[in-house]
Amino acid sequence: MGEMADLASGADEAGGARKRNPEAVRADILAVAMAEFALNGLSGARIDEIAAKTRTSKRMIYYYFGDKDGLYERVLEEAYREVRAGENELALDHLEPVAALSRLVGFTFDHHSRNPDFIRLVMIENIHHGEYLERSSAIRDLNVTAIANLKSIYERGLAHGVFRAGLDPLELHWQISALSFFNVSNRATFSRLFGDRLWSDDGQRKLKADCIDMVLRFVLA
Amino acid sequence: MGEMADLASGADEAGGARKRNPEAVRADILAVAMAEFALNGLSGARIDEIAAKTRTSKRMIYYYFGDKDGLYERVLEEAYREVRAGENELALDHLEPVAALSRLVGFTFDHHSRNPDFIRLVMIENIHHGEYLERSSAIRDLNVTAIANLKSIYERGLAHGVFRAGLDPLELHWQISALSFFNVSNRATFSRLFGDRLWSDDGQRKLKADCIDMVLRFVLA
Amino acid sequence: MGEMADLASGADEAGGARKRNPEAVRADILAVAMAEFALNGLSGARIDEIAAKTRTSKRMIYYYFGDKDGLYERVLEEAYREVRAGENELALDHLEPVAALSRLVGFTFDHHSRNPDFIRLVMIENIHHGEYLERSSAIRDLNVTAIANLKSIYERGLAHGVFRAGLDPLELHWQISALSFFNVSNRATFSRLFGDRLWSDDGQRKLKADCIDMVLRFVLA
Amino acid sequence: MGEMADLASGADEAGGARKRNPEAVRADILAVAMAEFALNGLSGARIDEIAAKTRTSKRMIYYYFGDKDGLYERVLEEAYREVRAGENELALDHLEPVAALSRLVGFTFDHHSRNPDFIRLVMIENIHHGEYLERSSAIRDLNVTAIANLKSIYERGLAHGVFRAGLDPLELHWQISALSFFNVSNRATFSRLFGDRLWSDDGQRKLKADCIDMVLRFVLA
DNA sequence: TATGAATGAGGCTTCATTCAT
DNA sequence: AATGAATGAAGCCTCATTCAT
Repeated sequence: MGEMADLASGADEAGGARKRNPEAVRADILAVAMAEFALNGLSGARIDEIAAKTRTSKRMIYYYFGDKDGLYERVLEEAYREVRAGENELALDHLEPVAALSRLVGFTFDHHSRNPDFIRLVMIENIHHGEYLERSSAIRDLNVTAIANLKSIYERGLAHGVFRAGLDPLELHWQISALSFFNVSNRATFSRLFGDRLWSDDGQRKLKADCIDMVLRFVLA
Repeated sequence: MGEMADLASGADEAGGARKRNPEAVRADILAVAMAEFALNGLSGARIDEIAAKTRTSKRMIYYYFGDKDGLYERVLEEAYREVRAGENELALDHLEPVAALSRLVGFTFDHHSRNPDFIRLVMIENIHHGEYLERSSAIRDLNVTAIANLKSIYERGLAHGVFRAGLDPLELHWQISALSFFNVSNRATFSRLFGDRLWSDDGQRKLKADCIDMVLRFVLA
Repeated sequence: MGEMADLASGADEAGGARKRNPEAVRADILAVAMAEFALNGLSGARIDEIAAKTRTSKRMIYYYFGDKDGLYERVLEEAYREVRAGENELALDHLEPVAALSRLVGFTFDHHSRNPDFIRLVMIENIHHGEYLERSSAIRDLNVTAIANLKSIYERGLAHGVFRAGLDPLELHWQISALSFFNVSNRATFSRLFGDRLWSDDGQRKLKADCIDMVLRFVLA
Repeated sequence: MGEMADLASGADEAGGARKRNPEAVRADILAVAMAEFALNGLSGARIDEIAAKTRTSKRMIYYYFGDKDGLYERVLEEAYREVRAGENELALDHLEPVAALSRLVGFTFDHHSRNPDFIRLVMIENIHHGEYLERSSAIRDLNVTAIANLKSIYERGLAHGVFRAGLDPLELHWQISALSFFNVSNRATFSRLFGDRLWSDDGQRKLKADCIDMVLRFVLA
């Protein structure tokens, strides 16, 4: 979020005289492409459409990103980078384990909710069997810390005697992710089938509170 | 699953001399199209490819389904029909509430796991903002019973004093779905980022058991 | 007009029990096809559409008319037959020449105006360089009398000394036709370019009166 | 006629090495498409056929004109532009009213006769109920002057006392157009039904002279 | 006489990509 | 570093017509 937005606004500062600013051009293309891919999927997105919404031309997309797949790969990378950067703002070390876990779950729920385009890109990537993610070593490096935070909390909770033993931080991450992800990814079908009551302001507050509750009941000693 | 597979095999029985069997032709097209849409998405799937894998011609696809969107809509409908039919085989009424809920969660987890194409179609449909599902009144009718089962279990559990009060069957369905769905939908990205340990036989057994555990701890009085 | 309408209503009388009535089926198809060809042109009309608006099936069209071109040819024939039959109702022999000519022009103007589908079919036929008309010997036979009437009037007028000599009845027919035909055939473009004032009730009355006037001024001694 | 032909011949000058000349490419496509649409109608014309007769490829048709309808619309526009441009070469202001009107009628008769493709396009457009003409504001602007010329002649004739009062220039335009248009539009059917005597050189000379005569007799005081 | 199912050929259009400047 | 013009391959869909019963 941070990085790219900054670059884009950097381009804005350049204004009409914006020329010879490769990084701004790249960032502009990436931002537009991210929105288009998130909205329409990989095969659904159109290079022409992306180019039209850009401040530059279609040729530049090929100049900077090679081809459509290359652009998608960089978009995916950038999306993970932005979202993981957002997570790093969370400072949990000074909280006691129960509070830290509660806050982590609540934050994850909200963070996913605030980044629907990222969620959609991950859905799209799963539709494609994760093959583009596989190619990008950059993305894997970004995610190792996600588990580390959770592991640290869990171990502190164990040491304090407040969490029960034998749990797997990776599985905990899976569970928290499942609940937070599904809330965004499946909203369209779920609400069309069963009504959108769960996505009212009250509904989401309740859902988040119960996610935290669910994880805590599962973890507490 | 049952209905269409039967029709398709009915076509098989006719063998090479199969002609003038509209239902078999429709079912054949639907089965092939379901696999192709699940694999490649709506815009990614190719009518030519679907036709080639069919016992009939491309022209017949248009004869029976109008256009690509119409075919996709019927595929989605059929996918829901098959999956919901499978769920109806579950007989939970004779079980006491805790056992019934355990079994429902475990079954849901397994059922999603056994039907990855259905999961992928739902993901694809969410990418399309649920617009095709919206058009199909048939699908909505299929899903009303899903909540009813869960509600019945919960109310019996309340009456028995084993479940705590104040919970929402719809939200319970959401939670069970979230865990079971994510297990299939996000396997590609999750396992590529954090390893595929959770999808070993042991991993899945543990995951399922913990899903049941998680829901029970959340519901029990 | 008469013939076919009669047959069609004959079919109506048969009602639900209508079966084994070849002439009614043919007439039904012809009537529907005439409307469709007049509306959409030869290549624009759709066999499927015609069949759908018919009381019978697509197969019958091929059974009775061979192919699309054959159907069109018979439609054209039928259209001429109906229109020429309408003209024969005019009895001009008992009128003195000036009155007869006035009445003939006025009738032609009105008759074209009442039969826009016929006009459109003739336009379509001209687009096709008259090749289908060329094939139909039936149509040519229908039109020989048209000139004969006019010739008779002109000769009586000459004998009475009220018409000037040296005029050509064929050319007179051409002039009367041009004014009456254009009034229907080019209404769409003319009124879009210059307004539709001439096609108001008053406008048409004035136009018709002036057509009569124009022809008379040209013919009178 | 002038404008487009010039551009097309401009392309010819470039010869085989002709590349990167957008206007020539557009003009080439337009000229070919005009002939094809005039010959076969809107639904009868084939994009493949048009492309084949062009110096460029089918893809370029879509690049410049969007789709078949868009191409047809621009062809119609160009046809009106060329024909109206031809009319503007007529200088009638220095002639006395009777001579001016005679010359206008004669010119219109000849001009229509020289531009059969334009006539056919107008016929086709009328078959389509003028809907494409309706969309093109450019065409309407071209036609406003057509009436103005005639009105000016009529008013001068009135002032000179040579024309009778109470006539409508718009209706005069309608009458002149009807006779001149029908001569081209209905030649195929008329000559097949009644012989082609009127379209011999002598026949056309007579017809034109009588059209002028007819209009004059109608207008003269 | 009548019908629903089936079809091959060909139509229009879109797409990612590259070329020439 | 940048652009408008150009393109081949492939996509979706429609049409008149015929088949099997």
